[in-house]
Amino acid sequence: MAGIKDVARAAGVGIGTVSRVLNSSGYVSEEARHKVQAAVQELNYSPNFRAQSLKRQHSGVVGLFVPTIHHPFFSKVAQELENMLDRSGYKMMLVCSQDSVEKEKSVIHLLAQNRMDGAIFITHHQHNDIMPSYPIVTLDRHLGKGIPCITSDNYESTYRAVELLAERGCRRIGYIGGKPSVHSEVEKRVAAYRDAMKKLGFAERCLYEEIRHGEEAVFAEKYFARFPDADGIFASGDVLAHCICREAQGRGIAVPQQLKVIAYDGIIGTWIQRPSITSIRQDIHKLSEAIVVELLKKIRGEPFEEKVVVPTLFVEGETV
Amino acid sequence: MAGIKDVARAAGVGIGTVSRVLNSSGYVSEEARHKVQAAVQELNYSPNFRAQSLKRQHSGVVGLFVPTIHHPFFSKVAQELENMLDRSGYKMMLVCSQDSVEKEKSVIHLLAQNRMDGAIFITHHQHNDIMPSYPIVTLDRHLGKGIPCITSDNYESTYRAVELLAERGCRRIGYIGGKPSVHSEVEKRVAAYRDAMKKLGFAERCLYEEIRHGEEAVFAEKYFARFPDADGIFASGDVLAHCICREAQGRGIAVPQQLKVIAYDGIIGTWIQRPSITSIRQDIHKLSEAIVVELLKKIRGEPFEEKVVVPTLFVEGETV
DNA sequence: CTGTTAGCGCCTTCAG
DNA sequence: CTGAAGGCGCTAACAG
Repeated sequence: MAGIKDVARAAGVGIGTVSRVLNSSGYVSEEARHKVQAAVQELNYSPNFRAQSLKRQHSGVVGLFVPTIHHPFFSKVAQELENMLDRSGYKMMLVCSQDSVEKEKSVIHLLAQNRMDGAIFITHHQHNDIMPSYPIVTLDRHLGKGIPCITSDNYESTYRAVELLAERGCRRIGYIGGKPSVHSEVEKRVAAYRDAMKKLGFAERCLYEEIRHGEEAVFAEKYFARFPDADGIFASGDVLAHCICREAQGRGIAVPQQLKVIAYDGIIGTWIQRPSITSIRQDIHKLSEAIVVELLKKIRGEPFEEKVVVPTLFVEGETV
Repeated sequence: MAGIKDVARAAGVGIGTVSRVLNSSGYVSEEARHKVQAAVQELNYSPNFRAQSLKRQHSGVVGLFVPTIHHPFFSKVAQELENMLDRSGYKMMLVCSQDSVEKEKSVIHLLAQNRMDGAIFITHHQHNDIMPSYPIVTLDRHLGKGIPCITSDNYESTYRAVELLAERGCRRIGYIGGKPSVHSEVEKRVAAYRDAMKKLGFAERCLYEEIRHGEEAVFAEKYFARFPDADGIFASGDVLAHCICREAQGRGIAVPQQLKVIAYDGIIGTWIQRPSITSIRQDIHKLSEAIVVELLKKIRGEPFEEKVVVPTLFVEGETV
């Protein structure tokens, strides 16, 4: 494995010159430049990243912390983020915290050890030991003052979705969603539902409890057991909406004739292309863009936004 | 940010002793050990990973290269791999090559630059510049001699699936699947289909062309346009199977009465928990385990298996 | 058992 | 414009 010294020797110059050519910094004569480039080719040399990062004090790596990557929403976000980061010259380290608090907490060690230059947080737990100075940005979660939070306009979108269900004739409108165990923008969905129901003068049919990824089907069953007469449901997520539709089908409830469903997220539709579940689609492209923009500002020590709200898009499907 | 020197000074010992305590290597007196531990606590010190990895010549990072992470199969694989790697003390760098050959090729640079200790390859393109000595392992893809390939028993499973469709009364059995642009174990699925059809004496109804992720729905439409009379379909992947079912529904074809469907992969079922599509489930846990085991052997320079075949599991659903 | 020393491979002043 | 030298923070070998 060739090092910079080998290149210098082969080119008949000093290592300083080689470094200058490689980083196009400082003054180098045309002749020296060519000799160096030839030697680099010759030896098939590429600079050792470990040494570079020790010297430069940054590694060009950003950590992404998600509860699980095997999920339509998180995997879509990861996909977008990886692309954006790549374009900004960063690599992405993926950590699936799998609801393990310990693994989530490792973000602090990883940052302290300089294994990453910054981190993006999409998690479920509370963290009180995150200092505002850490280069961290979150999606939906409030980790504290000084930690930027990027989110969709949860409240407005949900409010309008509930109104829409009412306009389409629903009177027994329900809400199903997981309750975050940490202060999160997602709470605004249930708040909007409740406000809208109050405004409409309807009785709530709300199932809002902590659940784990993978338990959506059971949760949907539970919903029908508790509120068998719902004629419209707002589901806080694609998977839940999917399970609700399946469960309805199993119970012989026709969608959308007897039961209308609107989902938040609207991501699964991007696989099967013909979106079937009417949904409020989060603009994951814009969300990811904002996340990366604010994170890079934070890493560079520039002023940043504490909160960015991205509009959603209403996608007409076949369940309303 | 405290360094090892600060700790040494605070503990009143030399940096060598600190290093020995931290790495529990060599002999250290109890007294010195305690003093160092106290100083570490005091200064909230953690060793700089960049310096460690320069010195140790490895970074504890493994790259995972997938076409896209927003996909039920790949995201499930990534999930399992991240867990296994974590348990082995490795972090996972995710690269979504998005069908971009350039991004896939970057594996070689990243390896040469020592940004990763090894790589896992799940990709679509041909690569002739991969040396057998590179610490790379693939899922399904043959990259050449010396590069371990982990895969399911594609041939056997597919053969049995086609036989099953025949047993259940299908006579016009079809195959739909993307054609890999690189020599891959996935080719054995279509080979098994063809052999089984020959054995059964049935005419083929096979759509086997290169497709990109995201185009599955269009591909399914194309299938029905070409073979509208199929009464049994083997789909090489969950998303395709899903699209086939939707398309059938749109055309008023009853599943499973008029059309039976079996999918390879069987991963989507793990979200909605009640698996609805009958499928040949790949044992992603075992696949991932084998991948990590062989990769670590390769990284450590130990002897390894060139090929590992993992059995699949038949999952009875509602489409047969 | 312990402190000191010599690099790991590179970047960056600093004289020349 | 260029080469030599110092140091990023840590580990491992060495002499005590």
